[in-house]
Amino acid sequence: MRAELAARALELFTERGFDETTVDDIARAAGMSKRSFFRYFPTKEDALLGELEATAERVAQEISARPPGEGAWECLHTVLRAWEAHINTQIEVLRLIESTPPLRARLLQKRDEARALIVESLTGRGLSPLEADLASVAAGAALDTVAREWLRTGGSADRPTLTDQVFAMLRPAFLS
Amino acid sequence: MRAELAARALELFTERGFDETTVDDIARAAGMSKRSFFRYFPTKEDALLGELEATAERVAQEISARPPGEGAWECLHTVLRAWEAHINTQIEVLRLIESTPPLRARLLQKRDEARALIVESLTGRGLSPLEADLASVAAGAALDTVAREWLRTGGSADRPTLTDQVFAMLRPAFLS
DNA sequence: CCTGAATATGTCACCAAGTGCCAAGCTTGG
DNA sequence: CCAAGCTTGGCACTTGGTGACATATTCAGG
Repeated sequence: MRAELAARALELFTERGFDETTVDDIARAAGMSKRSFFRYFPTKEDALLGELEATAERVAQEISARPPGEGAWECLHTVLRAWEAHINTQIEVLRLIESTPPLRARLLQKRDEARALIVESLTGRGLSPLEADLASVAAGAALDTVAREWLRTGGSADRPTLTDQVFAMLRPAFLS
Repeated sequence: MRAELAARALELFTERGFDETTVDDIARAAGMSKRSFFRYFPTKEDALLGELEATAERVAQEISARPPGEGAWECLHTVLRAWEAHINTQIEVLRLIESTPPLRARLLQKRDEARALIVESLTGRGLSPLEADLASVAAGAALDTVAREWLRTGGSADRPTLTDQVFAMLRPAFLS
């Protein structure tokens, strides 16, 4: 059901635009009522961005589960490299988000909530609040840069390689 | 008028909460109608965050006006250090934003628009799109970290010093 | 096969944010 | 004094989002 709604939403958003699509349109296209839509997604934007918090939790868990001796930046790099493809999905969706302010805003908000989770995991690994904050925000910045650079290349760049490059370029000097 | 509305909005938000305050309340408190409120601010959130795009433009201009030989990171550091106090204002406002998701979301969105402006200034200084993107996103991350750390200390830390520390810690390795 | 509880859905009424439209007021310069 | 122009208020409207209640569907146990 969620998947059905998400699929219809993507269709309608791409062909008609986000603002020109009403929640009722999406719901009806999926064969249900507006009220039921809001039982699957808390906001209209989440029809596209709904899986993010779930992956955020898994990312935070994986970070906590890593060997304690590992450096924080390597840890973030490794875990996020594995999830990058799952966060920055199809180019169509990325383009839509990039060109639609409300979607972009909601994405940033969810990224920020994810960041808060990751901060917890990092402080659990012994970092100070400032360090954890700094590391998490840098990692988020890295992913964002990867997504935009990938968009700039029209989707032709190799994302894992790009991720490695960006993480290397952005590595904070103070992290082990 | 804008200032009057902003002041009333801050009062009402702090004493009653953001969600519990209606735009009509703010407008009436400032002696005008809801319709006129929206002639001064495009959204309810902007009653608190309205000055940001103006300072973003000035920041971008100052970056463009800096000596061309200067390193990009020093440039960002210098300009943003000067504006930091103007971006992260009173602790009351910061706390309110931090504890109110819609305000936080709108702030992130505006920060992102500001980032886009700064990217233009940086590419004008000879950086590649990827580099400019990376530098701007790192600088935004730095300011964000400063604000949160300052909040953590309850407003007692020295912000310029903190800004210097964070910019030093986050300096991307690849920038001159 | 029946029944009763849990869960999913629809309908309706409602609130608040935001916008377009038009009429009325106020301010200017001539 | 008057006319052009900007500011404001009021009104109607759309849409996102929520609460309440009724109905349908599912599914377990007797």
